[in-house]
Amino acid sequence: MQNTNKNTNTTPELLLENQLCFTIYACSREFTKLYQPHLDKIGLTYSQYLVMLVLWEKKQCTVKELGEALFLDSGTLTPLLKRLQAAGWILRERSLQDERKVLISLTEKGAALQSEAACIPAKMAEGTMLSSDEFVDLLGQFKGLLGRIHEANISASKK
Amino acid sequence: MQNTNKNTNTTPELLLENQLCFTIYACSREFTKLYQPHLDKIGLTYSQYLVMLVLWEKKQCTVKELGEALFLDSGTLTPLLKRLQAAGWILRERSLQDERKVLISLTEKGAALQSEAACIPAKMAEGTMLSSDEFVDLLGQFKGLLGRIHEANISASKK
DNA sequence: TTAAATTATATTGTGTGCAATACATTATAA
DNA sequence: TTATAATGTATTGCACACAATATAATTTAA
Repeated sequence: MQNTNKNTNTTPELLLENQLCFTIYACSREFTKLYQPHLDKIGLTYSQYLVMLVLWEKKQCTVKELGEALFLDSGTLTPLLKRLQAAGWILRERSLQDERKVLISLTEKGAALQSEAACIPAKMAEGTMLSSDEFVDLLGQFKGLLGRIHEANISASKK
Repeated sequence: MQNTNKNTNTTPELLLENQLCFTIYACSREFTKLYQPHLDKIGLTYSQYLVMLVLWEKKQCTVKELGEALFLDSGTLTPLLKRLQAAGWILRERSLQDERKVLISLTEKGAALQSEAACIPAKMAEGTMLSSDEFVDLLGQFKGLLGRIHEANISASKK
């Protein structure tokens, strides 16, 4: 990408417009903003919606498994899960086999919420105006990037 | 993308693995994590680093201009800028022409910090192991997507 | 079969991120 | 010129995000 900035005092590597990370960061927040009006209707925040996506798939899992799926730690998940419990969407129960583990499962009400969320992906596709092919292509590329960065973080944490 | 999930109770649109937004969201947080050890050395958080990138380019701007560049609102920027001021990197002054505006500029110390940050982009390139071509390609794709979503949000807010 | 290491979750503190609101200033129009 | 609207920033409240720490349970190894 050509650097079209007039400023010659800053190296191109430090120009905001050349930051891949910033573009992704801004993209993520703008995407969340696009979801919000639809999530408001069913009473979920974006992070809560992600947790529910996992639970609609798996029915039951531990906090640790949720964290691995969503790349979130327990310090983020614990209060979030307590709010989902208070709203009546999920149950939190200690495992009888291993009392360190907290098992998360759906309530009837939480399972039923899936049908109300079913229309959201179509609304998002409409908003972004991506064709199916473009969507699949972008998803594949971003997953590849996510894998690389995740690996880089794992190897960095081992030092 | 082929849906390889065994679960047949969930529509593919609601599977976590098929969420473009989640992939970007996770990507963004993993990227921030990759920056952190390097930013720790110069005493900046990731968001503060982004503000400094803008100031190293523009030398002076208003809070509103910063928000437009970074897609952040004043509710996020004001406390962040106060911390940068407390650390001695920047100055915050009311405009004499229009007293609603707050002008942000670098201190000597803040300007000097740029040379310490200069090595960070290379460290990130090393961590992600992206070739120059791949980097440029991804940046272009993300910028295109960001533009689309930002437009979608603007038109949604007009309703 | 204890002691030590590992594992899993909770708690605390700092720093965003943003909607809603408030407030002051400037611009516009009747 | 005086309402009125628009603009720009600050404040408040809620929800993450994560590092550091604490606590408890399990595993392992001596």
